[in-house]
Amino acid sequence: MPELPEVETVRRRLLTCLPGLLLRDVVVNDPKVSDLCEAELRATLTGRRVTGLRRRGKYLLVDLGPTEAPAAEPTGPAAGRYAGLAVAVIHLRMTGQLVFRPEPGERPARFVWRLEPGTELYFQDVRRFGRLWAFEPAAEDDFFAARGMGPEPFGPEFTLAYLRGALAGRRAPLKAFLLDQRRIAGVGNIYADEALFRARLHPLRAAGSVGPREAQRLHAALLETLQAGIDHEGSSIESFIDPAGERGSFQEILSVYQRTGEPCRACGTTVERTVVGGRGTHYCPRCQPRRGGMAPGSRRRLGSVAPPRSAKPADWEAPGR
DNA sequence: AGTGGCTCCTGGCGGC
DNA sequence: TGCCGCCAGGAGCCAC
Repeated sequence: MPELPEVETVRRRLLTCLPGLLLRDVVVNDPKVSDLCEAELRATLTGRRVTGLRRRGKYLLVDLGPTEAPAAEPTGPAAGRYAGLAVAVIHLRMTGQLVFRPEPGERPARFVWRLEPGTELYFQDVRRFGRLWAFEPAAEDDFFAARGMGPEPFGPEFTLAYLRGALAGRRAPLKAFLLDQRRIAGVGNIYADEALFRARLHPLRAAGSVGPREAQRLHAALLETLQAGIDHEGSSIESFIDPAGERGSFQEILSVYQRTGEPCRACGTTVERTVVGGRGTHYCPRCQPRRGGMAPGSRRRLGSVAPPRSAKPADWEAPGR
């Protein structure tokens, strides 16, 4: 399922071929993909050239230049065209894929972008959770503000001090905290589980019980785990493929996610599964002990539970020391 | 305000 | 073999 590393992988791949192309037409096969109807999307987006690709959390943003060609269907009441620039925002949600060539036999794309010269970008999305928005650049801040988007993990705002402040006083489990896009943008189920493993923190620990050194481990683990995901071009679990149809490889080095019943790669203990906030949650009960955190009398030296060294994959490390 | 639960949606899977 | 019911999960929405 596309999280920050998967969306970043899509962005980077599209960056090699989309900018400069003219968006000639938008075809909507599934009206539920957008609050805007096909005519509105055409009026807003077509006749413009792709000028850039950005990412905000798990959202992919396609920047479009000023109109320079007639819209595909410039009639009707919906044809109020912006004079200036436009932004298309895409969220892949669970199964969304942007591909240049649909697989033979695949159901019709939820929407298609016809580009010049001679390219078509298909939005395939089996579970139909993905969404498309379109607006003027001036509306972008409101769009994300309305969603209360938290800081980008790789941005300047996501400091250790920020994380400690965000954790403070929260009774919610760490896992739920990490999935909350208002706290940190872009972390989903896979990378939350993997980051908690790397930080040696139990997913059910109350966020507010995390101590300073633990917060430091979590901060580092989040950045390292997300970066590893980007370096491996995402996790191809379920259905993630990039626009060229390539699969990522991060799933091959997962430590705990969907490894229930298998031995922990660090200590050999059986990986367990529980449900937190309605989400399947995977962890190693030995590497991620459920300690009392700040509770009186429960203070132990952090690091006293360092997992024994054992065989581990070449390009992945045991949870941070 | 913060938190938990429900909803959307479909392919895949287990059980009978 | 075939059918039914359940599950996964991101994020918006609602209730407490």
